[in-house]
Amino acid sequence: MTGRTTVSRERAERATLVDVALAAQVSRQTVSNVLNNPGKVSPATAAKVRFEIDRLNFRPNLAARSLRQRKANALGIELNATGRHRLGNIQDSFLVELTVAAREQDAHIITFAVEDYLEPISEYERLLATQMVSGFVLTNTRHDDPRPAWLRAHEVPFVSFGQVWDDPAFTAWADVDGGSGIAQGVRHLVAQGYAPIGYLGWPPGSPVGDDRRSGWVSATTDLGIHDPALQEVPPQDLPAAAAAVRSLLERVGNGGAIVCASDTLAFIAFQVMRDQGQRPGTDIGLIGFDDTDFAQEFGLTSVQQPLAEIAQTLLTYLTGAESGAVAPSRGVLFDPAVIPRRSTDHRSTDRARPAHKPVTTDPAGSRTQDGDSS
Amino acid sequence: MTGRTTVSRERAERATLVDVALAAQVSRQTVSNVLNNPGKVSPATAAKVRFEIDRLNFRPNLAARSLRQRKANALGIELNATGRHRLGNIQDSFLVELTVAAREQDAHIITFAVEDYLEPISEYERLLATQMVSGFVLTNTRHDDPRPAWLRAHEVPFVSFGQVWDDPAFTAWADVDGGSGIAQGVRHLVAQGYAPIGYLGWPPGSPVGDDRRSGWVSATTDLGIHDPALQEVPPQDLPAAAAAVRSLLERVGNGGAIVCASDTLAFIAFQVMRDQGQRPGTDIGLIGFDDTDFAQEFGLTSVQQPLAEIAQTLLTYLTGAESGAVAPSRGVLFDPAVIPRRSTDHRSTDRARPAHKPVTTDPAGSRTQDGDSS
DNA sequence: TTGTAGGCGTTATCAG
DNA sequence: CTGATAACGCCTACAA
Repeated sequence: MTGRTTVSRERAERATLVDVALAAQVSRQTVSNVLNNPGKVSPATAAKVRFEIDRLNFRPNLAARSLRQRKANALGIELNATGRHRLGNIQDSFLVELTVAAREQDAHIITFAVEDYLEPISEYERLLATQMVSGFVLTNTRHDDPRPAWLRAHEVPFVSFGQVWDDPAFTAWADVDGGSGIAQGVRHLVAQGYAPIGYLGWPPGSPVGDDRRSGWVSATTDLGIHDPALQEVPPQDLPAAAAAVRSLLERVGNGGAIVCASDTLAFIAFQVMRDQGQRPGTDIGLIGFDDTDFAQEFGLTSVQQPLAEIAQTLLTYLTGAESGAVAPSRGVLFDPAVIPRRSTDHRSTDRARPAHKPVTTDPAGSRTQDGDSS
Repeated sequence: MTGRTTVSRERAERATLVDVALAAQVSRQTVSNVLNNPGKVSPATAAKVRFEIDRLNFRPNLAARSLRQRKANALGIELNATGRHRLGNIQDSFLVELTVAAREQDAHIITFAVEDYLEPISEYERLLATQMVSGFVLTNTRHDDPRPAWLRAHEVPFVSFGQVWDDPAFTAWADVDGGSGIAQGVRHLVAQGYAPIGYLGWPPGSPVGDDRRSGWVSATTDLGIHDPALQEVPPQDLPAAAAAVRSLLERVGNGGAIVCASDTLAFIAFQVMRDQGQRPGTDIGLIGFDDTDFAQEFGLTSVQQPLAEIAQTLLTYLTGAESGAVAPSRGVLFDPAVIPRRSTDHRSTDRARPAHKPVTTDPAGSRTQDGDSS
């Protein structure tokens, strides 16, 4: 019995490792082994210990474990606080998937924000120094991103959702193959009978945008239907974008379709079409990217990123690093999937009519319940 | 010198309290006091200690502190993993604000998800038992919510974004005054010259929905322009909603306006209007609720919730509870604000035209930077 | 296979 | 106001 006898145990204190050891009539070491080194203890005693663990509802104190092991059991993720959430920003869904994946690896996710977007390191350093986290999950990586270099220099474990551009030697990243997603969209449209297929994207220069556009180029070229004139890459300005869309719609014409680099762009097209009395799907096919809520709500076919898979993969790198498993020899690109909806349904009237069957069917909705559509 | 001499300090270890004490030639206790009990130490030594703290870049190990104090320095927040994010769900923005507010109180936010929506307690219990968190921030409270009662019974600190319905004695919650928000919307529309003012909402029965509808009733009644016939509360079904909207638009007529219980509903109206060749703003005014990205993007006037303020207030309850400050005698309702955009601008053509001046101005955009509009 | 001893870095208690 | 002593609960040697 330790000095605990002096401290009166008031209401509902938690059982500790010692309590379990006492109850199971073994040393506290054995209990620890049952948890961390199963195999180093005989099945008989292990069973006895487990029984007591359950009976006493013992849970290892993670603060103590963290202190002893000199490493936290949590990962940090920087939230983009530099603006309200932007359309199609899948960061939020990713966070959910990351949280779920972390749970499976007995890790936790700690959110944080940096004050100065250009000087994020101090916050990373603080979290590490205080032993709140043992590593990080990066998102929104960019060119001249100071984070990867700093983390590597300090031997901090981290992974990245999004390619780490400046450091080819770093391979623990995963990203979505945007080009493939757009290409799938093109093929889906062609299979649905639309032609020709135009492209609506962003101005050249951004890696993501260029990647997506390349998917349109390659897919249409493969199919022998490439026409360089059928694209628009307007600046970030609604009126200008709307004008570009109007022009593109005209060139594509009824029976044709447009793949867009984002749901936002697709919705601009959506609006413009309705202005002109054209029916998305019926008259002209339309595909967005990111499968946002709005796409689901309004029947826009969209390209969906496999966020759960990505989150799981990334965390495997992070926790597996200890167990010998290391990151792959190069970053991984995940294939997104086209979620078909009314906007690529030729026969759809896209009008108020009861959704008979697959019209509103949504594969992603399988996890949905609850009804507050706020 | 402790037994540390036996352990060779390899690369870049962090300075500990002892290191600082040694350097400042005081006891480690004094260093601890400088941090936690300022005032119990003389200014002279305090300065000396602080100097060494800075010089050695000392940061208290939070795991050790947590262990010693038997309380974590983090709060848990349950993410809704029961479906992809829904339109207008402001949970994500709230999380960002919460993270920022927590930073100011030297706390951290830990996300988690529950496997079974109806049986969430076990996860709350686990987080508490492992001392990962010392309290919780509840969201999406509902009737027959098992969480508040359980947390109270176990004397776990928690606050709630959203009223806790089942327990009038619990007052540490904050919510948005939806009725006031809608009422403000009505007054804004009237001030802009629109009449009459219709309402588009959800079927009766939900507290949030009923609250918002009441704002329309009271505001129009106050202004002497109430007409019970000018409302629609369609079910959650796009075609049905569209039909209802068409009917409502007809009754309201050109020059009138509609306040909506959500941006989603507003967008349905948006679409229907364009189908019929009506211009939002120019012909009929339109206001949404939640100020989502889409509202910002497409010029929809919307009611914005003061999430930052709410997050700060809630965390004050939680951390202030120790310092004597307790929750108020009753929950707090925050007033949202109308963010005017083109959809309530009579003179707007809502057409492709260069955004001369305030057309795209967005108060919320002041914190925006970066340009990936994905 | 099991038990013993010690310390991770911090703060609380109590004596000077 | 300062300094010594004792835990917080766990894990990692090492010895039996």
